[in-house]
Amino acid sequence: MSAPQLSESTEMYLKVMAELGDRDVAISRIAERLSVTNVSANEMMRRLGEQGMVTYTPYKGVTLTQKGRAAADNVIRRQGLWECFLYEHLNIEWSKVYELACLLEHATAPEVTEALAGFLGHPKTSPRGNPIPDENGMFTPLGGMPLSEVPVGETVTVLAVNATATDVLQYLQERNVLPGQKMRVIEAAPLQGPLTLLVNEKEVALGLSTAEFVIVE
Amino acid sequence: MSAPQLSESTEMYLKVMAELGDRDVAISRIAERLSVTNVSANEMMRRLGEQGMVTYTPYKGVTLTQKGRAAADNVIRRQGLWECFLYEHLNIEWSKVYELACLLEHATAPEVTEALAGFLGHPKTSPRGNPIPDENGMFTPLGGMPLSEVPVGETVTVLAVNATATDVLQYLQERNVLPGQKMRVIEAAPLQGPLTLLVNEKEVALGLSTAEFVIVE
DNA sequence: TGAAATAATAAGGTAAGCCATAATATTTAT
DNA sequence: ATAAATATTATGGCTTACCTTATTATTTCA
Repeated sequence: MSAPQLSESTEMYLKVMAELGDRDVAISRIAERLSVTNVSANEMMRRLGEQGMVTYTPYKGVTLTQKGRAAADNVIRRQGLWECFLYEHLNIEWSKVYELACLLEHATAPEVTEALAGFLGHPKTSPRGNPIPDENGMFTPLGGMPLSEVPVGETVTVLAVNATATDVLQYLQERNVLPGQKMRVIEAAPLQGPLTLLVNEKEVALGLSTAEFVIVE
Repeated sequence: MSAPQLSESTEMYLKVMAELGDRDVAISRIAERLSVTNVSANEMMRRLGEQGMVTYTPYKGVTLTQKGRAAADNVIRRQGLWECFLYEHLNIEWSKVYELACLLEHATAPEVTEALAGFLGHPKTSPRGNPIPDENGMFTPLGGMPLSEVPVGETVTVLAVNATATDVLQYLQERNVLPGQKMRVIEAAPLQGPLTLLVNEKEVALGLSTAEFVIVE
């Protein structure tokens, strides 16, 4: 039942896979999100395959096994709890919370995780709107859809922000693209171009790859 | 002014040196406390010497430079703050707090350190009774003396416990050898043998090497 | 003053996680 | 169907922080 102590690196790979959706994730996307080369990510996937954390079909992508999923959820739980603590109790800026929580999550013993959950009142979502798995790995899936798939003209409400890069989060924060915020898609530039949104009566431009990580409605 | 990001390993070496007293610390004691071989500790000391963190005189021991002292104080600050948080807010057992805080300290960004200090009300001492340096590295030195140097018959009060091994801390906790506790040294066995204490009317045996890390009066 | 104990150094090795470059395989899209 | 784009694998290398097993210095103490 307990975690056999995974390395920080392993935990990051697992978490990123879960964040990118758990089936057939392209290794190149993982590599990109972790800022490592494809070769390094490939190598790690092979190793995670050997450890039974993922199933890996060359050219198809990589999928978390049950074991891998459980490990990832555990990391995501620690991440979410620290995000809550940093945001609500230490008053750290929304855009910085992800990165700072990420540092802490790998250094958090099970005992601390559970005590922290109790201290926080067992929160169900992080400040970014993402569900926090409970101690058994259970959580209510988010639903909704990526903002990138919303047709022009629709008005939607942000459910969660799945972006992780601090500069992207800062961009979103400054423009009020935050959980709970209503907005309308007023234009989608051709050829995978950026979206234009109306947020609080202000226009906001958002690249498609960023909009993919804004979950709405 | 900011920390050039030291490795976890480097931080541990610096912290241990500060804990063992900051002049002419024998490398073998450092190695022992970190559970590494003398050869490894030696190698690391050479590297820390090159980085200007310590001055190292072969056969004499190792001494923190100003730079090294500042870095060590910074680590000790993070350590102490997390100890307070875990003990006072998460209600984690006294004997486990050191080890768990130690994990977190290396993953704590300056911004988090300062916000945590504010949240805790800028505590001056850790649950183990040790001073917590402020953001400028200032703190009131502890004073007192090791219990190992107290003459038989004296009654003293525990100021701080400098031990770090969880099993040792648990032994002390179970026998009430805790900051604030009064006790009398009723016997000192010959040949560097153990002390016998009277704590709350109960007899407690304590090895000399443990008593060295109990600071009293 | 030696011998014993302790400390330091030299040499060679391991493991994890990265990197780059080059070769090969598979998809995809024209 | 084939070229271009994308993925994968093979090599060889790097760094940090450990390890073990000698060998050599230095202290300390009888």
